[in-house]
Amino acid sequence: MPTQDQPSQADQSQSEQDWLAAYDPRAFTPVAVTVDVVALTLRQDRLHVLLVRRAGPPFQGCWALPGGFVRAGKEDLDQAAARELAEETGVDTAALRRVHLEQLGSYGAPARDPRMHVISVAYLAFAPDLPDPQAGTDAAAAAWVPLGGTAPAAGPHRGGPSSRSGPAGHPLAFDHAVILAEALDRARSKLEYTPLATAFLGPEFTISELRSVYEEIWGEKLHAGNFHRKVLSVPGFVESTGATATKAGSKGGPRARLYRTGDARLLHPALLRPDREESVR
Amino acid sequence: MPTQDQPSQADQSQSEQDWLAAYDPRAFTPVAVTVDVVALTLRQDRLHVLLVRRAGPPFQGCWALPGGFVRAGKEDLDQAAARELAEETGVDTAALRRVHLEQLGSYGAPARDPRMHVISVAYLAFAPDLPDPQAGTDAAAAAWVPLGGTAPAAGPHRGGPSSRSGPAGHPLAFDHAVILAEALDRARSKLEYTPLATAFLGPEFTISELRSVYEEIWGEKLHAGNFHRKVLSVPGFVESTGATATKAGSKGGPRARLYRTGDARLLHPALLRPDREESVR
DNA sequence: GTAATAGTGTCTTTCAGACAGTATAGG
DNA sequence: CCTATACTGTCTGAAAGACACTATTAC
Repeated sequence: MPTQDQPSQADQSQSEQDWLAAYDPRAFTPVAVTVDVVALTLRQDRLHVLLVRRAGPPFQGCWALPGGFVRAGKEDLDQAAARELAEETGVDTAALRRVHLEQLGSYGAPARDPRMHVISVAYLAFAPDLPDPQAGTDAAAAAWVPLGGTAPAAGPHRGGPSSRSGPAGHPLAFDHAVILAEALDRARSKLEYTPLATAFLGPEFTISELRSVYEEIWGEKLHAGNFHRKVLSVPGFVESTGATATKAGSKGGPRARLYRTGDARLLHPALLRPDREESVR
Repeated sequence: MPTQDQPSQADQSQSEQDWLAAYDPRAFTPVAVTVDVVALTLRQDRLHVLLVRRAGPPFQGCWALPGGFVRAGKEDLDQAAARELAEETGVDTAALRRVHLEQLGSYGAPARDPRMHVISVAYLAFAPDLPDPQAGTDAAAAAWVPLGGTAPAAGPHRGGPSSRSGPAGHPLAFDHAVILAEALDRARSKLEYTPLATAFLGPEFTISELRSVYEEIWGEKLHAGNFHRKVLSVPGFVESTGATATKAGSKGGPRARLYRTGDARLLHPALLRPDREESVR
């Protein structure tokens, strides 16, 4: 790999080897690296995020994003994120296959962790409705916690996990509230130009179910008729299975046709959000 | 595992303090964190990237992205990126003010650095035409190296820095070629929905100059008339200075009006790239 | 029956892109 | 003169959003 032409090939290889042999990794002030995962799912048409309750300090007892230290020398960042997601929640690797996982960004303020300088690489996951998680080794509890859409959902004084958590209740550990907020922004944006909304659904779904994904994550009602036509007009977004749902909705209506995810990776043209005025300026 | 989710408030603070006092950061296998900056600029209407030639191993003599280790406990990631950009290139902090800097992503394959597991947080910078850089302490040389737009520019066998470099010549150190490629993708995309193309220009510019930024980074000619109308129609993209360029182009034509950057942070509606077919599927 | 939904047709407005046309500068 | 450019006007087609309408199901 070190193809060189400046010093002679042999010279440079040799000196590089010498240097590597004398290299001491512990000479550097230590920095730790963690991965934290913002895993989103829909349960009963409500957006939920996966949180764990920290078993040990710092922030013991606080709710936090699932995550942990990267195993130095042993894994990629993507692998670490997948491992943490599996470990801390009991989601097995088969179910992980149906989960979309992508890097969100890195957070490295020196004081974000009281122990030492910890740099966290955040990941964003879109999951179909998964079983209730199992708490892993670092967590006293793990649960899908509802996010308030536009309006907070859970009351502030119940015993369950939805109270005292970040989204509807008390703040999250570290800077996880910031990470969660940026994850939600990213998620809302991803729905515009990718078909990832289908990652929240099962292998077969109706256009109405797909629409309710958009409505819950964007936090606004969409026009059913126009949405329907738009989805079918974007090449590769969904493809028909030919089948029809066995039951209609609880309020009646015709049985909807079923679709599965198409082969497009980008929506073209995109499915833009309704105008949020002159939002950011 | 130290369970517990209902110690009293005082208990918890106390045990957390004890734990912190006994905490030994060196217990972890060391991981290093670097920041690497993909700094882009336009010189004579050609896209250039800032590269340094590595003074020491590994990859001694190779061209690489400017960057370096994060100073543990002393700086944020953004600060580290700005510092490295300034240090390794002699760009002073005043000039840095006119540079757009944003996080691109993190790269952490265990073997990407032969020394140890090094996780690199990559940054993307858009700069106006800056003076030739000064090599910093870690670099034997630093230079703005032309990128081939769509077609590579520099011949492979000249003495200057543009040969034997990554973009037009030999591969870059580490996985920097991958980082550079993703940076260019991001840059092309950023021009669509943000006004950051103006970050490549001086405080006052003509619509034609702005168009040439788009053309060089997107690698395709744009329709002058339609581009002109589009830019002026997007609210907050540019605002008129009232002034007119003192000279016309070298090939004649009327003197163009001058504009400065507007106050929009997002272009709405966006300035979409001409159809690249069904690109990614 | 009523009410709510699935899916389609149509109209208006907006916008991108193609093209033409006028005025202004350099050679 | 000729040519290239700055900028504007106009047309066409694509697409979004509003609205209306039919057909089908749960209750």
